[in-house]
Amino acid sequence: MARAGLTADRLTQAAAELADEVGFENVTVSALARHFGVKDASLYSHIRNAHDLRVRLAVLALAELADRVSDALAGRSGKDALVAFANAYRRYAHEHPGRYTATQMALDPDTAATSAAGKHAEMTRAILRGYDLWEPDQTDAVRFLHSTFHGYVSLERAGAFHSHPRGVEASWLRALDALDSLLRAWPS
Amino acid sequence: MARAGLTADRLTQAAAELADEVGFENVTVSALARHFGVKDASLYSHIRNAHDLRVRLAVLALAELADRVSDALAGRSGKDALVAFANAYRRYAHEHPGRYTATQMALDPDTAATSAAGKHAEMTRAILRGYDLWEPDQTDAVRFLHSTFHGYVSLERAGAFHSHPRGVEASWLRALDALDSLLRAWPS
DNA sequence: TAGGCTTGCCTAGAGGTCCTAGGCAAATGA
DNA sequence: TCATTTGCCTAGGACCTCTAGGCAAGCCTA
Repeated sequence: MARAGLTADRLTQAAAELADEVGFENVTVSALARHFGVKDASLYSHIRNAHDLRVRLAVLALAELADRVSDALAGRSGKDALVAFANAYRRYAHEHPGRYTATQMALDPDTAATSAAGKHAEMTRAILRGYDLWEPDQTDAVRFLHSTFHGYVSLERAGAFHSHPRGVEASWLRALDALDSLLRAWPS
Repeated sequence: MARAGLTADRLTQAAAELADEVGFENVTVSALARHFGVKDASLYSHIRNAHDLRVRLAVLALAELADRVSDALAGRSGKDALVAFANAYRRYAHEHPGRYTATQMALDPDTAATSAAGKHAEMTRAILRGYDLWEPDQTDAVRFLHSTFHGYVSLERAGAFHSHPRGVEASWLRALDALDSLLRAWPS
């Protein structure tokens, strides 16, 4: 029998695709094994357990998201940067729902430090260079921005905005306007 | 043998307590059956399946949260109302993490309409009475508020704010100030 | 190129969760 | 009191997780 050539990285990559297809919570060791035409026991020499697999997936997604956002941010500042960041963030969540869900996993502090999780805050901070904000307002604003982006995207995906006819797109644009004017006049 | 006296409501209530103890994702039919000293098959005459159980839990949590928030809102307006709403929302999430997670479940439109999910938007709208906002700005603002509250609370719980020493409490208060001033001068 | 070593995927199997079908006994009420 | 309903049971299948141990493919070294 030819070997399937599994590695932790290939498994993680396949898990990411699987997540987007069937949802993060359905990313299972057996499903992944089926995908490679392999017995599920075979995966346990590459990943420790199902949780480990999901953590790897989360780390992958965080890195991808950070890349996207970082690209979007390049060469922009002020409201331009804010809008580019926000749209890149939201687009990633829509294009890769399973991966995006993965980014919300609670990682242990060690993994979080190693992963791109910290890069997010750093990049959000980069947006603020176009505004006149200094510590500790900067941290407060970073948390505010992150909260609003994540909150909007996750409520949108959960269908929380379907009850009202007002377009989700229009509200999003207004939210970005609101954030911009808020950052311009951050209450101190 | 004496009967355990199970009903869908008792199961849902117990599931809610279980969720807060062990996390929403660990609310399982078998765990619930163990809690009542009963075989898991016995629960299936009261609930359709595991998903049905979680939906009932979500509906319960949505109703509880709506009650809390509604109480907090009583007799207040303007920033007072905003702060009371936000704090009640956040407190519920902290006191009942499992239930709060349940409120984020994607409910089918039918269930969502019947449940208290719609009541949230309505109550958030009540906050805005103290501010000078009319449609469609009102809907945009409701979505914005909801996003920020949910985003903040869920990132906080996921540990996303631990990387920085700045107090989570302080940032929260500043976020409320920011929302207040944003609503006062909602960009149109 | 023959031997040994490492490593990848295997089989076997235990334990957990979800759920259905069908049975018996407790509660209800005529 | 006896029939009906209702509640919890046993049995069992399907799927997921994970461990232990085995065999053979591919890699080294001589």
